[in-house]
Formats: sequence, C-alpha cells, structure tokens
Amino acid sequence: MMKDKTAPTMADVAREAGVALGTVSRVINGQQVGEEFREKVNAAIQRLGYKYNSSGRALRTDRTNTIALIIPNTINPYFALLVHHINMELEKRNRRMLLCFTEYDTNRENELIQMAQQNRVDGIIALTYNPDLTIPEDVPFVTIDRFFSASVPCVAADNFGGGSLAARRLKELGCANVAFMRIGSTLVNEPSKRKEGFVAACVEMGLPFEVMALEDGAPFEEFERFLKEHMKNGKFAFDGLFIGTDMLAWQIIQVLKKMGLRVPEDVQVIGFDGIRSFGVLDYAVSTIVQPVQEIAEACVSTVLSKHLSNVPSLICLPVSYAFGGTTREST
Amino acid sequence: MMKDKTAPTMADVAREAGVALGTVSRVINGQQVGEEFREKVNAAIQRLGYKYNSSGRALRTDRTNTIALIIPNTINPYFALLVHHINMELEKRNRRMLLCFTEYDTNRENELIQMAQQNRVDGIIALTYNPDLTIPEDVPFVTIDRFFSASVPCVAADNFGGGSLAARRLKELGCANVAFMRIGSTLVNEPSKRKEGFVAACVEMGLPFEVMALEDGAPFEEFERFLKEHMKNGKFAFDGLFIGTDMLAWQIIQVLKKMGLRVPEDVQVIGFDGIRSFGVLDYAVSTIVQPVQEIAEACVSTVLSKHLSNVPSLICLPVSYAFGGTTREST
DNA sequence: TGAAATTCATGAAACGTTTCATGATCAATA
DNA sequence: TATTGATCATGAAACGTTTCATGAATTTCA
Repeated sequence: MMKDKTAPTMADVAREAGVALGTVSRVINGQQVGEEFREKVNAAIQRLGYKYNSSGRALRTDRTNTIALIIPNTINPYFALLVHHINMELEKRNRRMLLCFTEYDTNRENELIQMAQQNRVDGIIALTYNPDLTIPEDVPFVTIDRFFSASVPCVAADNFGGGSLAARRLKELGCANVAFMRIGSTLVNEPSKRKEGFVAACVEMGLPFEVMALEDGAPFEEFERFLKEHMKNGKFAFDGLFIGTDMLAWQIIQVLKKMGLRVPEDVQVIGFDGIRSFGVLDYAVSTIVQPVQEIAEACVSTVLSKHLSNVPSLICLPVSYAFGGTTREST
Repeated sequence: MMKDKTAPTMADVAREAGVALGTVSRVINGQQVGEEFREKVNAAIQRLGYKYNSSGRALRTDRTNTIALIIPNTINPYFALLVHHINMELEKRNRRMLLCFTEYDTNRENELIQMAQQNRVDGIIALTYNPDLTIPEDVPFVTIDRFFSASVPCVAADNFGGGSLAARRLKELGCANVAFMRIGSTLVNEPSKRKEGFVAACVEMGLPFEVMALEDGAPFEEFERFLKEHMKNGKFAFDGLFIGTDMLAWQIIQVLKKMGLRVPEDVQVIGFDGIRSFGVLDYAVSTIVQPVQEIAEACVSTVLSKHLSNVPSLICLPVSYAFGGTTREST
C-alpha cells in the first residue's frame, strides 16, 4: 500500500480545475467566487482528494486557530470540568486546544508558556501557581483565578461573595459556631478571598468563627487533629463548617463521620467548587457552585478578543449555593 | 506599548551574527557547528530576543510534533486519567497534545479525525464509539479499546482476563451466587470481553451467575429494578457482583445500601477501571485496575513508531485486582 | 452610445523554516 | 610541493498557503 509521493496541493487543484491558485483559496475560504468557478474547483477537489493543509496558512497568516490551556492536571475533577467547558467553548468558535499539564511545577509553567509561543498559538489560558510567572507579551494571555496586574486579564468566580454566601447560609441554617478550613499556598490569588468573604460576613453578622489554614504539602492529618481537638466529651465545638474546596470537604466529612458526627444533622458542611459527586455520596452535599460554564466562556472570549487592551482586567462571575438540588444566586 | 512590526527571524539572526541562514538553523537544532559560529549565533539570538517559529518547520518538514487525542470527555474520571497519562508520555518524548472531545457524538468523531489531519498532526490516538469510523490512511492511528482490523493498532487492557479474574476472586471470597452488570453499546469492542471472561470463568468453576446488560441510554432505574427483584424477604439473591465500570459500581453500591445490604459483608462488589475514589468512599472498594500508565505508554510509543506496519495489531496489557490497597497481577 | 464604476479572476510575492548541492578551508598523505 | 580527503559554512530552493496589485469583463448611468 504505497502512499502517493506527495499529497495534492492547492496548486494541483488549480491546475486540474484550470483556474488560478488564488481562486482555489477563495473557494475554500468561502469568499466571493463566481458560481461556475466554484463548481469547477469543488469538482477538482473531489477528483484529486485534496486535503487542506493548515501548516501553510499558519506560516502565511501567523494564526493557528489554536489556544493553549495550561493547567495542573485533569485528575482533580474541578480542573477536568474546566478543561471540558473551555474545550467546548473553543469548539463553538472553531478553535483547537493544545493541552498542557504543569503538575504544579512552577518551572514547567514558564517552559510551557515558551513552548506555546513557539507553536504560535493564538492565545494562552493559564491556571498557574508561580507568583513570578513570566507573562508573555506577544500573545493574548488570560489567567484563571490569578490576578497579576491590570494588564493581565483574570477570570475568576466571585470568591469573596462565595465565602460570604457560605457564612450567611450557615447562619440561616441555625449555626452558632462555625469554622473555615482550607489547604493551599498563601499566594495572593483569587481563591484566597473565600476566607476573606467568609470572615467578613461572620464579623458582620456577629457569628463566632475560627480559621484553620494549612500550607501546600501539609499532611491531611493536621485537619484530623484540629477536628478532634474541638471534640470534648462527645460535643463538637462547631455546628457549621465552610471548606475551601469540595474535594477537601469530602475528606473532612469522612473524618466527621468517623468521629460519630452526622452530616448535616450535627454539623453543616459547605464546600466550594460545585463538583457533582458522581452520584456516589450518600450524605447531603452542600457547595458553593463555581459558574464553570461562564468562566470558560469568559476565558475564551477574552483570549480571542481582538482588542485585549479594552478588556476588563478582572472578570468576576457570580457563584451560587447548592443544597440538595436547590440553588440560588449570590448577592 | 507598541509591538515590533515583525518578530526577528532566523534570517535576522544570521545577519546580526554575520553567518548564513542555514548555520543558524543548525545551531538551533544542535547539529554539528564550529564553536566560534555557535557562539556568534547564540549571542545574536540573545541580542535580538529571537523566538523560534514552529510554523516554518511544520510547513517545511510536514511534522508538527503534535499528537491528537480524541476521547469523549474528561468528566469521566477514567478518561481524565487516560488523558493525564498520555499527556505525560507525550511530554517525555517532547510532543504536544491536541485534545478533542467527541461527547460520544459519532459524527463528530469522524469530523475530528478530518480536522486533525488538516492540522497535520503526527498521529492520532482515539477512543471512539462509531463502528463505522473512517480510519485515516495518511497518518499513524491508534485506538484504545476498539479493534477495527489487523491494520489498525489497538491498545487495551486484558478485559477478558480481568473479567475472569473478577469471577475467580469472588469465588475465593466465598461467593456462591454472582451477577455481572453493565451498561453500554453492544459494539464488538474490547471492554465487552469483560463479560465473556467473567462468564467463561464462572462456567469453568461451576459458579452460578446471571448477566444484566443495558443498552446505552437506558435509565439507571432498570438496574434498581433488577436488584430489587432479586431481594426476597430480606434475602438477596447474590452475594457477589461484578460491575462493568467503577462509576457504575459506585452507583450500584448506593442502591445496595439503600436496600439495607452491607458492602462487602453481605455482597461483595468488584468494579472495573481502578478509579481511586478521591478518599471519599466510606465502603470497601474493590476493582479490576486498568494499567493506565502502561496503556498510555503503549499508545504513545505505537503512534510514534516509525514502522507502523511492524507493530502488533492488538496490544493487550495485564490488569490487576485491588482491594483495600493490596493488588495482584492477573493470570 | 460612451464613460465610469463595479465585479472578480489572475499571477506573483511572501511567510520562516529545513535541506541539499556547492565550494572554501585546512590537514594529511604521497 | 602537489594532491586527495575531510570538515563545515554558504546560498538557494522548497514546503502550501494567503493576499495584493493588476487588468479584463461586465454593468450602470448620463
């Protein structure tokens, strides 16, 4: 099964159809072309089995119709969801996705940005952890959840509002002693505002609260220790918990159950992200839902927008609260 | 902040360094070049801030160093895992991933293959559902879990062996009445061998079994009905279940618990895929583990292998059994 | 009817790289 | 010293597309 020496090109189509090369290009790109010419060209394309070659256009126009997405991985369900929606939004606009995993390696974050630039992607969407990230200047660049400067557009959920919504919701549910728990770097990034919003609302409502924050890499056992320390004679110090992410919330709930506490009867637990639990959790799961679809839409439309200078530098999208299937908007 | 009219190119570097264009190319590609030339070129690259442009090479060499991965989505944790490992394997070999989601749309599967070819990817790895998929001829093509013909390499876990391992394991655990449950198309594909291996082993061991298979799109309630039908006066007809996928197994376990059955005390349940449960499940989870890493490695090395004709047409990789952290090889 | 305006195909140049045949330089051998 | 061989930089062509200035053919309007 011998391959043709070389695949047919636009020039071959033009020759076969008896028209000029430029005419073939215009037919293929759906531009204004006389009817009889269009037919001749299409017939020739069929006869030769011509296949369009994007490499030529990429070189000539310096556009690849490809956007790079730089993200730690797809193992975390929230990232997987993000990848999915961003890909769908790109597809809608007839763009491709070059997917790059950082594995939380801050050096690799920079390398991947370089690589994407060499590959002449039309833009980069990045969810990174390097506070000294090298922001590229020659290619549209949008971050998720990381604010660098006014000139680098950042798309994020309303983390502050979400934290505050969680606090208000716990209060409404009758909680009298609450706590916030999270793990993650102390980078100044958008998600850290979950705590701020929570704390602000607690203060405003006069709701007593505690904060338990661990640095990246700290062992989960410290959370267990924290929880057990607040268990005195079968009485738990908190009747409401707000947890930084759903994944962590699920783990915490496991610990609570091992401690003999019922969720939500004894302790209300609210997570963050809005990860659906694959129908696998048998306890009531509450969460502050990130508007992933809208985040994806904002990332894509921002990175593709022609006039990046006119774009807001922080796009903040409203979250909602989900409990047993009911949701309501934040603020 | 005005961008340079045009970014520096190899020609600019050559002029700046006072050498020939070809020399710059050879320096950049690490080929044999005299020491003083190499230094001059590197200095010029620094001075000009030259950035390599892959589009030129793609056109000239017809190689993009990019592989397309066509897969339904990343929402399903097994797919997410696959995407992750394939990306890592590509990264090792200095290749990029163009990620395409089919959303189980069989037409889109074909369209994406076309698109990938237009983008001149160096190869395609596909996990598809269209039995009449149009297999491209001009580009290396590897499938996951789908056998089309001897000329289309297919990478899959040892599904038959896995099914048979599950049956033997249930027997060893003392089960006397078992059932297999699955949902999915009846396409002749590799995963359907899970049932065959299970049935064959049951027959061989004289272990009574039933099979409950649903077509794609069937409502989950039918599984519930099936399970409840086999519950008579608080006595369940099965003491062991083998479920086609972990995700389904998790859902089934929820139903069993609602029916008042304990897992694994009353019913042993074995899933398939080896999805870790995010530390979120509070019941004993058993599963036949797909060797995802090895599958990814096989896909990538096959699709990149120069002599695709010499490659085996079905690469079948051994699975293992996982229960509470212990694993053992199949067969 | 004639001039002006409009439509639309043509032909060639350009994008940035790789690669190949050519030729220059220098060392080694006779 | 003269010749051969080896090394390695040079210059130009080629990859397949888009785009732009040119000009031919047709339509419009006075």
